Amino acid sequence: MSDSSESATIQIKSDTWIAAVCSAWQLSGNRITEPRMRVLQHIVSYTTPFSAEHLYTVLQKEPSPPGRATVYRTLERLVSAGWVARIHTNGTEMGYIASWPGHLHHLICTSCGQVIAFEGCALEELLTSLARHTNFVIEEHLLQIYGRCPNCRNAEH
Amino acid sequence: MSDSSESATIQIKSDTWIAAVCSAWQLSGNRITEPRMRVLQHIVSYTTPFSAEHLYTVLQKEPSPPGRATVYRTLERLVSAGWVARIHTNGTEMGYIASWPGHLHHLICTSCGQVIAFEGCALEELLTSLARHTNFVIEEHLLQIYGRCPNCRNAEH
DNA sequence: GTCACTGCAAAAGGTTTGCAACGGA
DNA sequence: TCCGTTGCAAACCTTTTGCAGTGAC
Repeated sequence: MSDSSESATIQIKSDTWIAAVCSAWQLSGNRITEPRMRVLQHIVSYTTPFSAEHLYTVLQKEPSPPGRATVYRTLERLVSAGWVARIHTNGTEMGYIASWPGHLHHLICTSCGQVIAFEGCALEELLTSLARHTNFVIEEHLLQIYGRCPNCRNAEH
Repeated sequence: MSDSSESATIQIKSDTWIAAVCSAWQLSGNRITEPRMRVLQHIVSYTTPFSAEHLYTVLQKEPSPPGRATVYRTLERLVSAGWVARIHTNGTEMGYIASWPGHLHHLICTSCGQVIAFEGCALEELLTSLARHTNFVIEEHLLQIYGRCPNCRNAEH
């Protein structure tokens, strides 16, 4: 098997992720506030994609919860910088999951929702071929893979 | 270059597409109705992704237009059977474009929205590698490629 | 004649926005 | 102090739903 098709999975460690986000925020002039920290802490606690509205609802159960606008605006900011990835599902609602900036893709369990991030998508030849045939200049791509994780398959039997 | 990375682009011919959809509908027991035909005719007229609401709005400008529910339900039916593809954008709204049933992907111009469908995504090795590393059983994948078409690049200069 | 389909209108959901008050740096 | 951020509430937008009437086969 060629190196280009190897996949390296990426783990998200809660403390490291929060520290990295805060560090990046400070560098870019964003302020670290109480409401934002609450949002960050909840985002890393999810192991499966969550909706913005669900995140908001869960946060309301705690004392002095952030408002809806803050939750949405913070999420938007994180997505833009790559700290949170959007997961596209069949339904209307958009899914979110903690991630790292850079070129990552996601493998999603269609049963339990577990998400595994990986880098390396081996699309170079396809992109080259497409560019040649269509005369497009390729800028980026969206790749999400769906399957069933070991736990869910075992649970079936 | 290996065969697996070659890409074959797919064209949608209006008459052929409408005839094919009607034929498939009749085979599966769906009725061919006036409102549905209006929707089909408008769908093939789009060369770039359209939203459900936009399609509905445009249809309202004609005599005896179909209702909103009919537009949404017809679109849903077409997506399920693969005659229309969903295009995921950064925004909230979902994009739709005429397609063919089967394993197709789309190359989208980020400037004008032009969509080129192609088959063959050369992901076999990646999927095999991922399956081995994660123990997932891969079921399907979402791949959309974004770039700039020749026309838009020429227009820049 | 039957039953899938349609249109209407309302409801449901999710997301965005305006603005005055607040509070990190 | 300054200006980015917050919370509230309403607006906005897209999609779904219930139901009585319609029409394709």
